[in-house]
Amino acid sequence: MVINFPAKKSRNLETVRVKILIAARRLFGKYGFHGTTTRMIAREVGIDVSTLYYHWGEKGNLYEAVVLDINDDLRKKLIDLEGIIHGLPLAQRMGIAIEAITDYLFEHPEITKVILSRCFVNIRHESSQNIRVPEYISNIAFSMGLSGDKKGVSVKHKMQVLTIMNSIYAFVSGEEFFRASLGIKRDEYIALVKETLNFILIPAFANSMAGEKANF
Amino acid sequence: MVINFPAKKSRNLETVRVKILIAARRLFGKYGFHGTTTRMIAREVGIDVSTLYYHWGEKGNLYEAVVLDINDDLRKKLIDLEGIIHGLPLAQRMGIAIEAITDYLFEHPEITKVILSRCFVNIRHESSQNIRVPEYISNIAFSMGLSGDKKGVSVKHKMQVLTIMNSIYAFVSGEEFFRASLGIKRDEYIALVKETLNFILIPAFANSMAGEKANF
DNA sequence: TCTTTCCCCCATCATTTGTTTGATTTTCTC
DNA sequence: GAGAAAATCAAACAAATGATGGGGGAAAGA
Repeated sequence: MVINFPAKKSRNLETVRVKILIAARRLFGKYGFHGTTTRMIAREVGIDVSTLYYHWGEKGNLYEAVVLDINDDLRKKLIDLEGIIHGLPLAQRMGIAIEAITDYLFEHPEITKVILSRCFVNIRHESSQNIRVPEYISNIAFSMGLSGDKKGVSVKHKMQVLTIMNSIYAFVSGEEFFRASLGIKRDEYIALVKETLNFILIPAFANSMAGEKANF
Repeated sequence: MVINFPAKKSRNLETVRVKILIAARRLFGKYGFHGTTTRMIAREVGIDVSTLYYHWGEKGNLYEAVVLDINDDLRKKLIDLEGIIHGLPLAQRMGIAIEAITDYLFEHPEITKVILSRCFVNIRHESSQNIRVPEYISNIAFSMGLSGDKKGVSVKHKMQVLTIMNSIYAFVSGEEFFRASLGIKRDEYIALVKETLNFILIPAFANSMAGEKANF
């Protein structure tokens, strides 16, 4: 729980620190927190393990940094997306959003892997797990038009967004596993994921305006 | 990779061996493979760690046993379920199945946790990961009436079943995380999960017979 | 140029972790 | 109850792992 990392240099000489962060993201995503050793990360970057500690301190520190970094990336991506789908009808908005988010996450599968392993797998010596669904869940609900109020998104709508996001996360994180099982190639798989998500997720919201209250 | 475990005693004196399996299931589910140590498991059972090795050999062996055991439980449960929903119309079948599976898994969250952590998180020294989606995915597709043929279930339908199962798994495995974020109690959460799953999953299949071909 | 700061590595340490060995106790069989 | 078999534990080991301290070199500031 030490909090002493060197000040940013603001040059591109920051590279080592960032390289560590990137390698850590990939490895924590692939093997989980306990499955990743500081030496593995250091080896991937090509530095000594003590250099890693110099830059980031405790392993848990680095892990937290990875999580924050990922949430940040995702938040930015979603803001971009919001600009694109703004104003479109709900079903169309959903379709575009699913397509865009899916593409993005398939390009950066470490993101979903870290998120899921953080949500589902506990860490020993349970630290101050700042457990919380990132605020962007509410933002998504708002962007999608499920909720008219950005702050006061109802639990019900948050759950709906979670369902959508979880479905995408699962297919991205489980790509290796599912593809090996189904025996298909990457692009086939990605196309199939989109197709399936559209088939399953869209209809529920398609007639949302009319059916919302009737459905519950 | 040693394969010498003692023969079954067929008495209820098998308890220690089984106790280990149960504790291992819980802990592997909670902390993942690398996050769980053999000593943690032994301590939970109240035995020495060497006794654990006497009964199960390598840690990876025990883990594989847990996975097999879980798949077996799930398979049995799904066979039960099939008897109940057989012959009902599709949407109704889906509704009952979701309700039943959700209830069952919320009672045994270690099941989903182990499955997800196995699908999504790699293990170092990647052993002979007999990667495969268990055959029950096809069985579910058949029971649901998505496919008329138990053996030759299409990839598309398998994907649909995976979507459903993944959604349930995610909400069960992520209960602690999501509930803490949403600030609701367990029974509220479970009810909300069912409600949301029904809202999102059912409509896609509701008019499936008519819309199947038109949708793609 | 001299000094200070920053960055990095070598060597090392204390624990933890997977696993085994050998002795001891418990249970079963006759 | 004697002897065989099975189950358990205490102790130990090697390797892996999280973490640190000191030294050396490059760069920056004086």
